[in-house]
Amino acid sequence: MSKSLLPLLTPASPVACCSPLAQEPLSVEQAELVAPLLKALADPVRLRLMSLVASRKGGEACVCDLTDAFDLSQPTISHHLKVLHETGLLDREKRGVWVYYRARTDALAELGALIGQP
Amino acid sequence: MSKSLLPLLTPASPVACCSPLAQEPLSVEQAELVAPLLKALADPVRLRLMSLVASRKGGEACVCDLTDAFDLSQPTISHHLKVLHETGLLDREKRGVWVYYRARTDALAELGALIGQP
DNA sequence: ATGGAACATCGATGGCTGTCAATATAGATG
DNA sequence: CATCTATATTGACAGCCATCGATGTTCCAT
Repeated sequence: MSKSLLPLLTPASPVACCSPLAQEPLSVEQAELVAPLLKALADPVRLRLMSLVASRKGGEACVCDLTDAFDLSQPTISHHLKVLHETGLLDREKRGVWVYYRARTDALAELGALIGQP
Repeated sequence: MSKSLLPLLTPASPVACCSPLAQEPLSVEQAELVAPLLKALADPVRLRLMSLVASRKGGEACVCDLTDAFDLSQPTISHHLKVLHETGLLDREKRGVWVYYRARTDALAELGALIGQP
């Protein structure tokens, strides 16, 4: 399996060719490292938030762009964004009054590759 | 995005070439369909269970093979296997006294592709 | 400075979930 | 039938989590 695991991608990681999940049993440490990332994504609102940010032209979106897409309070959206940010799936940058979030596509790619690739 | 989504894979689905997550915003329905699958995987024990089964030679394992790998009670392992089975990530087959679980690699592949592919 | 706008934090609450011990079921074996 | 073995189900409990309203913080404009 790739040694890096999302938080710190190695520049040229010796990526395995097939789903690491099926290649060899995941170690306890690996499982406890990956599970929180999946848990962060395992919510319909956060999934849509990630997708909204990632699919945005320019790859980033401010909170005001996101809040309108949901029938939820602003604190709730802020909470979900915090979860995604703290797990390393979203980058955050403050510009003036606005806060812009950017998807960590590298992290998503690594996660996706770990789950399964064709 | 692929129209099928795990439960019923279309034989020749017109798979999108790049991470659907970043391609266009996930719909509410899609998000609510995918999130439970991620939630099922978003637990260290279940992640290891999936990996143990998937990496097994022959692609299947009986419960007795799995229980030993954890410091958990048999009902707890049984519970986790049930969760994975009910979400469609594990197939189940009873043979005599033993129950064999088999990983749905097609489902894993679709999930992985949706999260992100290189 | 004063006010307002964008976003975050706090505290509370109802619901979900991982775990266990106890018990049930079902198949094999004597 | 009686018993043992493999697995599932049940009921209970503690801890986590999504959500909200209220409030705080930071920055811009007037």
